[in-house]
Amino acid sequence: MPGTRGRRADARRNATAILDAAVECLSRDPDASVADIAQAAGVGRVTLYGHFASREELLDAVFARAMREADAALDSLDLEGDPRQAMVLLIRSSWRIVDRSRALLVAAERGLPHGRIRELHQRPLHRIERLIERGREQGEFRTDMPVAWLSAAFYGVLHTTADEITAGRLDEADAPGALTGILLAAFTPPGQPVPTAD
Amino acid sequence: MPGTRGRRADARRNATAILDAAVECLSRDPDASVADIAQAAGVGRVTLYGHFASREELLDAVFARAMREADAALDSLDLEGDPRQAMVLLIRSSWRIVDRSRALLVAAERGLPHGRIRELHQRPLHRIERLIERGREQGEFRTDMPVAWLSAAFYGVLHTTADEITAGRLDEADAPGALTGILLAAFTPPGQPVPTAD
DNA sequence: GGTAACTCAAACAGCACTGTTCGACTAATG
DNA sequence: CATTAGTCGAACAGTGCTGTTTGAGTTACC
Repeated sequence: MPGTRGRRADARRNATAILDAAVECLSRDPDASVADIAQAAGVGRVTLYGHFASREELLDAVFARAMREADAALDSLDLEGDPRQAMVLLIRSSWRIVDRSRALLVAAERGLPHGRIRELHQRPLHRIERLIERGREQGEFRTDMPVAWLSAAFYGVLHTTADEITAGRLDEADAPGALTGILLAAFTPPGQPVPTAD
Repeated sequence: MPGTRGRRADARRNATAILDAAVECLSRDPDASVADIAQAAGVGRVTLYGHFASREELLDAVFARAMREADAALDSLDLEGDPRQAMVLLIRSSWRIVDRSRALLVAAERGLPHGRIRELHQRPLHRIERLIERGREQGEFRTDMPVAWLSAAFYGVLHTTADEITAGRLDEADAPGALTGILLAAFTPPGQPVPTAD
């Protein structure tokens, strides 16, 4: 029943209501039960199972949708200019998204095979990889370590920062500046001066 | 019964056997049951409950011991020289420890309140904070962002890197060089050149 | 060698959850 | 307005844990 094709209007409405409720519940408690989610969606548990065959399938759908939305938001960015400028742009948009859906990621990590999570991260990861490669060709980013790892580190810092904000140890307002500062420095080739904030 | 004081030799032996088995089981499966752990320790489940009142208490003991050992290992380092050199030293020792006990952290995150995990991280965190502060005073590290967040980012990158190694996407041999390169760059004050590897 | 500390298997109670089945009911659709 | 897709609550079966009890058996220790 997952296809949006030719289904009744209320069914489609319920399906998205369930996804929305799942986001809310799982963000509050990564171990939220199917019953919790169904109730929050204003729907019977049986109905939920009519839409998603298992808890795992629901989790997958929730997380996949979140990643799809995130990727779509990033897609509207123009990252073709100066690589450093582009990275600032990417950070400014990304950190908020990561921050908002951080709790969801925790839920996904508990209930989804880690390979699947990796798979769903593929597109955003690929985006930063391309940017890094372009920056390297122009001599603006360092070339002495693997691109894949640099990308991982990029998102690692983003996630860590989101955690710090959630924990109340970092002010939201300081996040973008701190992130761009540290990440631009991290990517600067050895010998070149660390860029100053402007 | 957790006190090591005046207990019978076999009791103490069993207690550590349980902790050792727990490390092994939880590293393999973060959701390993108490029964699994008892069996791996060659001990009845009842005996385990004689030593640790609940699964959570066991988890706490396991994780606390791991952190205590990690901190002790770091304690033997001389971090009083040049801050940059000291950081290289700290990274070289830390990344392996983080890499080895990464799986354990996952288990802890599922079964322990996150405040407790934070608490048990306090000492290593404090160590890097002190180092950063000292490097700042000497003008070698950047002063334009909060120390607490810089420390968090430091460990964030370490953890991310450990994940990449576990996933087989980064060669162990490349880790120390990559880590020191990126972290030294990240901490370099704006305007100063990024240090070259030597 | 006696005693107290410790261990053990088996069995039990309890819980919380997942996923299914039923039959009755309700509302979108054409 | 009839048909069919969808919904609902209640109840059930099944699972896999956690934590406890019991009573008999070992083993360290003085």
